[in-house]
Amino acid sequence: MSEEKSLNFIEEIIEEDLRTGKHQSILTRFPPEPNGYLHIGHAKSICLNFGLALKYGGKTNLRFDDTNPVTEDTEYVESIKEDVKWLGFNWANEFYASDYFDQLYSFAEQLIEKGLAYVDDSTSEEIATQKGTPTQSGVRNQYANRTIAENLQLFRDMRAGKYKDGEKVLRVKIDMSSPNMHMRDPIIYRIKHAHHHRTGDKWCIYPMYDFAHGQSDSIENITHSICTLEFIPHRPLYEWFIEQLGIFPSKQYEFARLNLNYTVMSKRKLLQLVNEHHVSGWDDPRMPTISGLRRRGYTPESLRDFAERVGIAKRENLIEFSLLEFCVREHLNKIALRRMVVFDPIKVIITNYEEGKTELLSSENNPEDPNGGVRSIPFGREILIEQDDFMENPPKKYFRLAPGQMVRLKSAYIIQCNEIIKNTDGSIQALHCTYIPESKSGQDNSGIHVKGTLHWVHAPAALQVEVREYDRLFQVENPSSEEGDFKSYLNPNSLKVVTGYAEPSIKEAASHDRFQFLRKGYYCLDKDSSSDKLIFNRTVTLKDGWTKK
RNA sequence: UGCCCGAUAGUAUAAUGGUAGUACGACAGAUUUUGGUUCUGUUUGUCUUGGUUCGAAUCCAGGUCGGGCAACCA
Repeated sequence: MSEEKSLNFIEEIIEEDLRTGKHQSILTRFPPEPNGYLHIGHAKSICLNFGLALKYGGKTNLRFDDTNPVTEDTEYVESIKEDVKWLGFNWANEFYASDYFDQLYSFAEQLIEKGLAYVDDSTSEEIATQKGTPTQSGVRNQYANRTIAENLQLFRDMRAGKYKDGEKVLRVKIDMSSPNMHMRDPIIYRIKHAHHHRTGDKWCIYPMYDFAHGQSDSIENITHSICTLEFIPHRPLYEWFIEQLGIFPSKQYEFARLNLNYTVMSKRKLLQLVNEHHVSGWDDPRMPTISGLRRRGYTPESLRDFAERVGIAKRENLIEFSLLEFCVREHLNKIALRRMVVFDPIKVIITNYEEGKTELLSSENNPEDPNGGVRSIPFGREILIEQDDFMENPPKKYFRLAPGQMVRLKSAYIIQCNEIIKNTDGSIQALHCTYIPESKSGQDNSGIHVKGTLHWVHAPAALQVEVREYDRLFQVENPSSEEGDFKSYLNPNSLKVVTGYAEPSIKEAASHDRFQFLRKGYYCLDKDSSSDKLIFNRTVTLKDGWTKK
């Protein structure tokens, strides 16, 4: 029967909560800050949050955590929505933390009235100093002694715009000697005379993350609020606010964020790569952003599969890029249209093939897909093959073309190499071959068996296309853990632009198509293409069991 | 030298006191009109020292190592 798939620790918690009746159904949320594009680490979180809801019959909200107007922008809101949709998920509600600003403000007044919050006039430096260090407790300053009435008035004045940025903050009174730095009277409101992408100029004070996130979860009745490990020390604060305010007890659970080798996974670093033009933009196909991977040719299915395979746990991890490549190859192998493209051509003249004659041969679009149909390919006397596929002095077990050796041309004939025509400088100008007429693909009665099959294109019909070949963005496994500037570890050869000579059917390529260029890799049309110049991105190479040897 | 989190093959992730398993990678072979795919096989692991127990990856204690925490960021 079906072998039980083991649960991750969050699924265990949810099943327990459902079993005990703590919750009738679950509600999760994906809470990005709209200050950058989503990356594959977010994809893991999206798949987790939406996947859990799907699995247990619950729902997921998309909530923009937009409490810092100076870094946030609607451009990011739009890209985030597009990415989540593209990944294949539908949110129950589109919310914004800024939807709750009135409510959060009133929560703050409630805390003041309970004597749990006070307005502090100190500078940020003073506050930092007074906070102490992890090994030394902090001290509370004189502002903590203000009366409730005074605090209320001051806070209202802050809201009314009577003070400049940084002049005052609202803090909550907890414990200046807590071993948890986040509990040492954290700031919950600060003054920022800044235009907000949604609330405009309505506010000049904005809540801090800790005062917005948990309450937003609570307002929405989020049952399981899932975030990454670095928020563990925030959890006591998260619970403290909910407790003091007496609101719905959402619970926070933390898992380890995704790290991928040979790249970086922080919005700050990715933004730097974009701003300093090390890449062409957030959707540069070398970027680990969802938009970059999309442009590169990754499919939503492959990303979801990847998220599933990396698993959910609490230990730090650095996932191998090869796993992502495995996932995309596995999907693309099933759906990609096979086409033949020669990258580094050498001319082959089939001396016993009638001059001027062309015939149309048929080839399957995808041998993995019986319903994939066929296409026709012109064949004639002059064809192009890959230089790699010929060797004048081949080593043992070289199955390709060599003097006297025979190979199959995919979906065409078996040919034999008879003569090498060289230029005066010794380079090869062309290969003279003969074909075996009885060996035509599909009706071969030549009785000849060859080990090698080559891709090729009919020289007069070949269509030149631009192909962008990508390699890892960084030269080291974990750029963030290296000495110095992470950008000094960028791979200078992460993009190589080459010309391909493609079979004519490539003209019909559409942007949603996925191709396998036979024996090369998987490719997709880039958005920079025009009708007279097709540009392809290499998503990933085919696994190569030969050149490695 | 405060507090918190963590440690299982190269990389991830299971085993919830009872045979350490799976995937990716690597290696080898079979099949193949893609040196792809598919199939088969091989390889490699419980951080350490004690303790509890008939029995410990699992529970307890000490240690080691890794990560996090002192933004008016999220």
